Amino acid sequence: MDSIQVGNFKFQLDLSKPLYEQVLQHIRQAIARGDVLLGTKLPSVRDLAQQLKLNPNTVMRAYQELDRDHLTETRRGQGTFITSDSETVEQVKKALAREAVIAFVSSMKNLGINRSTTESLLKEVTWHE
Amino acid sequence: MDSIQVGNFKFQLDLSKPLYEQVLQHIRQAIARGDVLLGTKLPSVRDLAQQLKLNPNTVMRAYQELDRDHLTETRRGQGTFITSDSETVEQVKKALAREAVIAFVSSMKNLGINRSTTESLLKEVTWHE
DNA sequence: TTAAGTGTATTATATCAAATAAAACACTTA
DNA sequence: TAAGTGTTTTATTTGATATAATACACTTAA
Repeated sequence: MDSIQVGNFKFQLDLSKPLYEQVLQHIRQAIARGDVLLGTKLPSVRDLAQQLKLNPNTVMRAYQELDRDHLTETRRGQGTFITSDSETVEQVKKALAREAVIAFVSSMKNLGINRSTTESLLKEVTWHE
Repeated sequence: MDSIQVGNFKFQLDLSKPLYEQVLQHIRQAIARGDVLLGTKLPSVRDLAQQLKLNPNTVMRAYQELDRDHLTETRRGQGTFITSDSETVEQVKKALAREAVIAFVSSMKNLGINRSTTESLLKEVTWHE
C-alpha cells in the first residue's frame, strides 16, 4: 500500500510529482468526492507535516493553493477549514472534470484517434465504482 | 504560434516539461498519427539540435527512447530511421491510447465522477478532427 | 584514402524547482 | 500566560535537466 491515513484523508505520496502538488490533489479530490464534511478543520500544518514526514513549508504550500481556490478558508491562530459552501465545491469539481476531459481528448487527438474510437476504448474499461 | 517545422515534424516546445520528453512525444505522436512515412530517416541528432536550439545530448536522449520502443532503428554512421514495421507502430499507438484512457478514468474516479457522467461530459466536447 | 556526415560516450559545469531546516513573528483560545 | 494555530524569512541541500566541449566509432561518397 504505502499509503498514510490522516483523519479522513488517505495519502499516497511518490516521487513522480512535487510533494506539495500531491498533497494538494489528495485533499482537493477528497473534498470534491464528498469524503469529508464541509466546514470541518484540516489537520494543522505542523501536524500533517509530521505525519507525512514532510517539511511544514511543503504542507503550507498545498494549503495556500486550496485557499486560493476558496476550497478552504484560513483563520489565523485557529486553523484551515474546509469551505461550507457546497456551491464552490461543485464549481471546482466541474472545473477539474473539464480539465481532465480536455486533456484526455487532446491526448487522443495527438495520437490520431477519433471520437468514436475513443468512446469505444472507454467502454472497454472496467469501471469499479 | 512559436512552433518550429523540421521536415514533416512540427515542434512546440515550452518549459512545462523536460525538453527531451517533449521532443520524444512529438516524434512518437507523429509516427502514431501516420504523419510520416515508415522507413524514412529522422533528422540527424546534430541537425535537429541546431534547428530546435537544443543541445545534441538532449535530442539524443529522445532518440534513444524511441529506439527502446522500437519505433526507430539506429544504424551507426547512417542515422536514425523510423521503423518499417507498421505492426510495431500499431502496438505502440494502442499502448499509448490505453495509457491515456486509464489515466483519464482514474482522474474521473478520483473526483467521484461515475461512468455515465463521464460519457456525458465527453459528448459535450466539440471534437474538431 | 580521405573528408564529411552519422551516432555515441565522457566529463564537467550550470541551472532551477523542490524540499528541507531553523528560527522568529502574529494571532486565538483556554 | 501557555499552547496551538498560520506566516514569513533566510539559508542550504538536492536532484533532474540541460548545456558545453571533446573525443571516439562507423558509413558513405568523392
